[in-house]
Amino acid sequence: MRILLVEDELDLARALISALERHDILVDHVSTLEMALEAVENAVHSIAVLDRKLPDGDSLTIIPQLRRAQAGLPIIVLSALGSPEHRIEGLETGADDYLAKPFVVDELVARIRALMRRPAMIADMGITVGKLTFNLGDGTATAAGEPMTLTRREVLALEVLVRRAGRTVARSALEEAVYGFDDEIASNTLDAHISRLRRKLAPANVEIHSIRGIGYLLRATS
Amino acid sequence: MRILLVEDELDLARALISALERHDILVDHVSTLEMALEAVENAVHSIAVLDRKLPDGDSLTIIPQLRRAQAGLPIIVLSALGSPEHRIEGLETGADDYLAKPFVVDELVARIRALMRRPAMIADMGITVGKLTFNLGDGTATAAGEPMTLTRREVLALEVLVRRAGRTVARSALEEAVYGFDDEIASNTLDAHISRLRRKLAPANVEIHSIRGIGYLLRATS
DNA sequence: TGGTCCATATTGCCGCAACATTGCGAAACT
DNA sequence: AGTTTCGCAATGTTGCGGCAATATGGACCA
Repeated sequence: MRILLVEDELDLARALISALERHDILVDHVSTLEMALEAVENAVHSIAVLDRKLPDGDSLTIIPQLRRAQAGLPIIVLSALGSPEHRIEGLETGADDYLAKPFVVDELVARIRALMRRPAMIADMGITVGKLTFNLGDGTATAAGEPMTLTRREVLALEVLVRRAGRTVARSALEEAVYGFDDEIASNTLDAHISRLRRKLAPANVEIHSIRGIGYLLRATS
Repeated sequence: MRILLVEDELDLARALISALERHDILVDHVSTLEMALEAVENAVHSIAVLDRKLPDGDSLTIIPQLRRAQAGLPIIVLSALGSPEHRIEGLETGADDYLAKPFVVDELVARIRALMRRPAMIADMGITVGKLTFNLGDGTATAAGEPMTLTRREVLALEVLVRRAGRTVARSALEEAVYGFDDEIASNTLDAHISRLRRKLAPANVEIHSIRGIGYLLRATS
């Protein structure tokens, strides 16, 4: 097993590396967000362990990018910010686990083991469904080669649907994606967006099924 | 999603239940280890949340039994014993997460979500009977490779039947699974659902026997 | 063996809640 | 000011799921 450790305090990093290697866990160590993103490009790591506070920013901000680079990558965040609010923030952002400093090294090992107890990730579905291509980088899309104009809300919704193409997306997940965690929605506005997306997606041979009581599912027209 | 909460402090239990249900998580609540083991027999729950200290013992001791009854059941342990040693002990025993009291309810919700998000868990949890494969992660099923459309009630019933394939499932267990512990049913509606399931399952070489006076049993057609 | 009882099977009906669609007006951007 | 976006609600549509009427079949007893 090879993990990516992103930690800027060198003493702590060294301690962690030697402890982890004593448990037969290989460690690649970098110390900035930028280097972390670069390292993940090769997708060779089974887990990423991020210190939250790094020289070039809060590591929570790059979790989406890490996930985009390697779908399903398990992520553990280490932080001195251990209040429940901080922990929730970390988990909601997509971390699989959040460990407050100070911690005992063996606990980190145990949590890595807990995350690894499951088999590896699912291959990335890609960004093409039917005649639709969706660019995760800038949120643009083309239908059969023709660029399509999408509003902001539509982009947000479509991104989630495309990422999970062929699998159902819970209505609540869509709401979270389109609005914030905070913002609430008090009508069927989401349905309206879906409706308009459907019309725009029709030329791309892509349809959005509704799963009654659950949410929606995007797939190529059969 | 339906979870099993094992907690003997009634005030805390009530608070958790109302918070979880506000997040659309169904909760079945029991207060002893014995009742927990009994509840898991029916294999109805997606996650078990255990208070560590219970009237009839330390809940860590029954984790292996829970796992035996339902392979892959994710388990979260709540405990006032929050030292690193205790946490490690919990994780090593097989808990997927260990949350120290006192905690903010939203953190528990976030951790439940994090556990359910695990893609690997979904891959882990496919069950095959005859030509039927049932995906415990998202409640979808395929018959001989063809995806089948199931209604919500059908999914709930089929999940239990598949989990206990080859063993009889008490009628009462099915009612619990499809409706709540509380909700009652005043007609033969369950039978109707079974009937419709049978028709859908026929192409998958799977049949549902009725065990007169007891319940049902699902198995591959011989 | 034949009859009766009762649990289960099957099917259609239909209310109601979830979802779809569209127009309108307010707000936000240019 | 003009344009676009978006939230909202009114209205239309769909289909789940509860119920009950009727059918089937096994169990038990005489």
